[in-house]
Amino acid sequence: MSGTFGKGCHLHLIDGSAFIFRAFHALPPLTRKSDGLPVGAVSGFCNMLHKYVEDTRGPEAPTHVAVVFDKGSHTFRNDLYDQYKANRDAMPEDLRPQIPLTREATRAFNIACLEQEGFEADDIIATLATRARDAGGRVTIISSDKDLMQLVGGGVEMLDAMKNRRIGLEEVHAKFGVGPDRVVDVQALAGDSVDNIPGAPGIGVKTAALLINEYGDLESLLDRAAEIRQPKRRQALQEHRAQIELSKRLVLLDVNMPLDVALDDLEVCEPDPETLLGFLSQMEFRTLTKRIAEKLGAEPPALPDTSPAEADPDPEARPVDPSAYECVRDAGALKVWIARARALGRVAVDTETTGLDEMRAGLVGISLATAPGQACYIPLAHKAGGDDLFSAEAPVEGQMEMEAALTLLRPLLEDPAVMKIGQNMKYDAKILARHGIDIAPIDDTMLMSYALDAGLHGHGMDALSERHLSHTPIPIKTLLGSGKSAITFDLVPIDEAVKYAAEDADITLRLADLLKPRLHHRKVATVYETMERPLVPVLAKMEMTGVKVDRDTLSRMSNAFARKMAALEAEIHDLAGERFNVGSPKQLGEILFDKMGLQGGQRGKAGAYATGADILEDLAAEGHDLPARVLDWRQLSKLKSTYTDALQDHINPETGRVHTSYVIAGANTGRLASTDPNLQNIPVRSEEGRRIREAFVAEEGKVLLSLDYSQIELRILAHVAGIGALKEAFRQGQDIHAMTASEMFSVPLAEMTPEIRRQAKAINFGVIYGISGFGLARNLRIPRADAQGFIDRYFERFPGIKDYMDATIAFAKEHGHVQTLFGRRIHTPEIAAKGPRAGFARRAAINAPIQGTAADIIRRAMIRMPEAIATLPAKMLLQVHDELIFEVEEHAAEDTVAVVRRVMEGAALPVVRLDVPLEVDAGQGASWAEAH
DNA sequence: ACGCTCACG
DNA sequence: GACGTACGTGAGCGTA
Repeated sequence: MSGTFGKGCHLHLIDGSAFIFRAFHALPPLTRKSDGLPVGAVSGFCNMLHKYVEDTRGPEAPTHVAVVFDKGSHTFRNDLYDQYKANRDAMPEDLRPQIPLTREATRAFNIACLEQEGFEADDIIATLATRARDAGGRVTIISSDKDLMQLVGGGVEMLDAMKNRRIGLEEVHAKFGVGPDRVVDVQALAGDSVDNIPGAPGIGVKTAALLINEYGDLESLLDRAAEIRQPKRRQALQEHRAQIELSKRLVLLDVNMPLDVALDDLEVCEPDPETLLGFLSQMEFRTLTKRIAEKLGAEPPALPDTSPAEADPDPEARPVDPSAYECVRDAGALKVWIARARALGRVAVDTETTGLDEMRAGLVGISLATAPGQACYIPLAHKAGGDDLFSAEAPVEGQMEMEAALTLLRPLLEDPAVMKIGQNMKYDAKILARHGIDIAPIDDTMLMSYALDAGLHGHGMDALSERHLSHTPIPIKTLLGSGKSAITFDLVPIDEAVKYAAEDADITLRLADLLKPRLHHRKVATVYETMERPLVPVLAKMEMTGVKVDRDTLSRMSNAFARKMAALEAEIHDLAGERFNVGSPKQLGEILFDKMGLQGGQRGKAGAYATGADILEDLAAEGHDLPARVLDWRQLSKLKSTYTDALQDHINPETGRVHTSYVIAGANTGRLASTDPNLQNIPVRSEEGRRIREAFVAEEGKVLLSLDYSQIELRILAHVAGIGALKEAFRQGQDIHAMTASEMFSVPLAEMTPEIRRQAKAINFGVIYGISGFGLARNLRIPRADAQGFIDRYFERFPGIKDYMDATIAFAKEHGHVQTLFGRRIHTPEIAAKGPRAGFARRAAINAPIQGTAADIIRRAMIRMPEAIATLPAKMLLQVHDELIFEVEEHAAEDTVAVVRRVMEGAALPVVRLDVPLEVDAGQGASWAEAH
């Protein structure tokens, strides 16, 4: 049968995606024993493929066959209509990793596997079926999808493999009331809620077929719509003509798409037993491997031993032994390790440096681990630590030259086929980036732990090692000492460094083996893979870019603050009648409540008076000058010490910029935290403080852009709690706090006062925080009973909010965690506690899904940003929870705003379609003060 | 090392 | 009926 496809040939086209979904939904979840990878759909898919091959033997056997898949989610139909298939659910967590495996399975069966970016499987099927029919051959499409029925006829028929039912002209006519050539016309009119095809309102398949049969085809029908007697139908066709025509273009399959394969490439071939059985045994499908081996008359390969001891490595079985690690001192030894890593396809990596500031620390050595207990350390810049004048600071013998070692390591660390595993990889990625190495791809045990166990415990290596391996790593303090006498890692003797550093890589590898399979088991693999891991290179880049801070501006402000503080201090001492440390809450409390005898002194746990801003404000409001002056002094003191002074120390002398570091796995909710320095709490609320932002500037010829989500948490609340009134207000672009006030206090919007609006705003925020009468009362400074009255009225007016809160707490109690719309889990171990702790836990549980969903959304935007702005002269610099800061050449500012806004506003899609729009406000200027 | 205070979203 | 609370962070300072 070899040669050209033509008469006598019979092509089978299998709708692979339908196979997968059917297999997935029909079968109980099944995971690969050795590592927990979900493989249920792959198993079902292989079984179906095997059954298909067996069933189609004989005289009716196909001569040519292909399995056709969808690829990606964006096709030309999305360009025609952005709502196309928009109400589809996201792919289930368990199914996602199985998709590439089904392609592999198809190839293992030696069946052609077709997919093409930008087109649906249906288009590929349509194009091939048309070509085969035109060549005089027969075609069977193995699918029951009604969208393919337009292809039936002229030697093309369909086969519903499940029901073993043939679908020919008659069956199509029974379903659509017209022949295959008019199916698209009927579909265009009737629409389709599954694919979100609009169609004509009020017209279903029955009516559509009636109309098409009467007028011949869709175009004639639309042209002559005025003749239709029924007013409703006439109106529907006339008013929605464009929508109907669009629908037709959406359902019409492309029979002429460009394809890399020819029909002759699809000829049926016998599978290669070794390849097929190899794949099946790799998947650990025992029964199927055996069955197919028998059929092929081959020996079934040995399956890996998946006895519990192997599958769940016992940490005691192979104890961590620091004396067993190797010190790599020359190229020959290093090459052995590199080859080992290459062969295994993965390696744990850890860098040792002279400090914790990745922008300044020097690289001292690198450790690698390729298997539990199999690890090495490559010393590169160790120096003699003795106080002998001649030997101190001299390089130690027996180390590879840094550049030579990095030249050997670079291809491995950048090899796309070798997974590099680390603990807090952002750190190592930045160190290596400064040596020209772009480490990828990466896995990060800290982020695995965060995706799995946020809210349960910390994610540092020592904590993870204790918890999962019952092993205490060598504390770094034993090498470096602490306090003033601490040394840097380059001064640590090499044999000690080997034990410590190689142990870190060893532990990291063991942790990865333990944690990675759990990501699938616990359904957070997508969280890890889409919102944790890809953030690492994005943040590394932002941190290395840094933001320009003008030292002179800060210095001038510092001096001004110092002068004002000195004046205030003198005044305060005067009022007190004695000199004391204004910065000491203890001394201040004694002055206020003991010496001056003011009322309202509350002693805290430690016995000291509380002197927080709220207390001082109350006293000031009673007319006392001293607390009022102290408040002023404190504000200036804060601005000076934390900002104008400390920030100057953070300006990197080489770059002239400030390089913060973001903690990815710090905040339980998924938020980032910024440290060294914290650039997420630069003042903005007070006029005086806001001026500090004048020191954050753009380079010459550039501007800073600030884009922030407007009310993102309230919008998420409206969505998750399903509050119709709130959703509607956001859709209409109304003032949300005024709307709330109007609803609650029955005041028309036109008569709204700032005071009523302010109270409603406090309630709106209170809801996000897990409102309590006490908290609201304190915030609004009103009697507790009044606050409780507000809350009661709020719940009465928006009953969905109360339902949401109750449902969230019930969920937390049942599962021990809450989750965001994107599947991030935040554990709530204290939710069952008694006493005041229960209150904290409940409020945290209510807040976490909202704050966490907002955090997920901006993470998604950030991850997409580098590609989106790649062609623009723009750099992403900072993130402040709901705000992103960019630096861009002035001429491209407008374009950048448009691109960034589009990415931010669409960041939830396509996984989550919020019921409210996300809106982004933008500003620009020479400084952050102007841009915000 | 820890608690207080205060800066941000 | 009392408990004692708004959610999430980090930094600097004083006090132990």
